[in-house]
Amino acid sequence: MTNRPPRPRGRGIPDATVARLPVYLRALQALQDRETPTVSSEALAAAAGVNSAKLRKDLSHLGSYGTRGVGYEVEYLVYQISRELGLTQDWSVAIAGIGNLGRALADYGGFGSRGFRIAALLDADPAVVGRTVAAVEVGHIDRLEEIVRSAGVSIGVIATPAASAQDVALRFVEAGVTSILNFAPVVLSVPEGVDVRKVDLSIELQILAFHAQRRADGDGRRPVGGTGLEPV
Amino acid sequence: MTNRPPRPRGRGIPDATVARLPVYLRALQALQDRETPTVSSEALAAAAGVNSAKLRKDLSHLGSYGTRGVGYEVEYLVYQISRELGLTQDWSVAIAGIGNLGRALADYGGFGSRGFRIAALLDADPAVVGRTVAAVEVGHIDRLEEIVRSAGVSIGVIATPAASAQDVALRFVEAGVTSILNFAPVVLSVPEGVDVRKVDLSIELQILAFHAQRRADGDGRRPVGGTGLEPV
DNA sequence: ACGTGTGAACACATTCACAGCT
DNA sequence: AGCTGTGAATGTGTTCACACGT
Repeated sequence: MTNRPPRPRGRGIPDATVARLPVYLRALQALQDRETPTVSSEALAAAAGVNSAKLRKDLSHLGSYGTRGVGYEVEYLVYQISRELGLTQDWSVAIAGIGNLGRALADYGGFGSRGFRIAALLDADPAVVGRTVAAVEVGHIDRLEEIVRSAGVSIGVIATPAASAQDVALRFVEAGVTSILNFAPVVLSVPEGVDVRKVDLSIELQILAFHAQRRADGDGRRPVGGTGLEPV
Repeated sequence: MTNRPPRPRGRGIPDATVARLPVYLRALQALQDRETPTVSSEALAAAAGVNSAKLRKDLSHLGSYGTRGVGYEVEYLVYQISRELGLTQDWSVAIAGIGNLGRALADYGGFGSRGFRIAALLDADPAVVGRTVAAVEVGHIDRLEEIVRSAGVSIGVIATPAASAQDVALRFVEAGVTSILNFAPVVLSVPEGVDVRKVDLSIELQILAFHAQRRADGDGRRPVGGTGLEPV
């Protein structure tokens, strides 16, 4: 009773597919750089680390963009996936919290090969405000609403300490932001209609620890030798 | 044909559940700090941002740790989840790539409230090697195997540029690491039996962009006003 | 009376296997 | 002959709703 109602999946692309499209896109762009004109589902799937049936099913949700007996035209598929993901338009991003993490995000130029523009950086620390990071001047977080509005920000990234994250989230929403990427280790509460994604280092480590423990104990299985290299 | 065979789920905890246990754990630790002795599935679920049926089903996979009519004893549940996740033992972590991101990870002391220890930091840049970050001296990546082995590292974190990530991954594996957390935007190939998890900023942004675009165009739905605050 | 634990129903995702197009 | 696109089968995850223990 605490989360969003089951969205009626009206002719939409499955979430699991959406989550993989960026991976396919990146693999395709690598092929593009090597001037490969076409690619089979088998080859593209290998590059993306999935199996080919899944890849074909995923792509089939976008339309019928392959040619039987041949494969997919790389350039065309790049365009179709980009369009589907909304990367043919530009998205303005604001990052709140310019510590090491915020700086890493700001400097990470390869924002999925364009589509995203850093429009604002925000911090509360007077020692950081006024500095220039990745060619953008850091503004004071007190002016968040004003800065976010005037820069037309549509995606807010939260890289602040946990204690400030909820507050910053609500202020982003207040300023009209409806997409939030949260790196702070807290569960954010936001109004309906706001999309929040979470990235959490310590959760990932804990999941790894669980599997590592599994491998080590219990059923007597030891890490198997491994015959070759397999994408994961 | 390119990925791991379907693991026979022999009396194991579902992956989806494992991924949520750390969230429950964090919520429980917050309750512990406030000295709350017991909690209902309803209340804990709200704090974790899931619904209560899911929470109960998740916890039921660990055992029968609640009391009907009452709820769960916070302390006891913290212990059980910690044990299940393997956090009652210590895990040594090595971080390769001490740029802004690597530094952010190293400085992020709150590694899920203990359980993880930074045992080694590695970089290729002579300007960084020898420096001390988070009380650990940065070693040269050329000595990875040696350092990783002698420090007994069991989890490797890759925060290098994309170009070096695959190489570093194989050297981690070579040195006996079987759990890898990858922040570089590449699909890693590793031998069977090695567990890789990926965290990818630009993929998250692209997923947000997809949903933002959905909201904006097509079916005419505009971002709804939102009646109240709902965890996400 | 209350809240957990769970079977049954449902929803979503993956994989198989092959018909159909080039 | 080769490879896509997709129904059907299977596997996984979520939600419902209520029996059961305290």
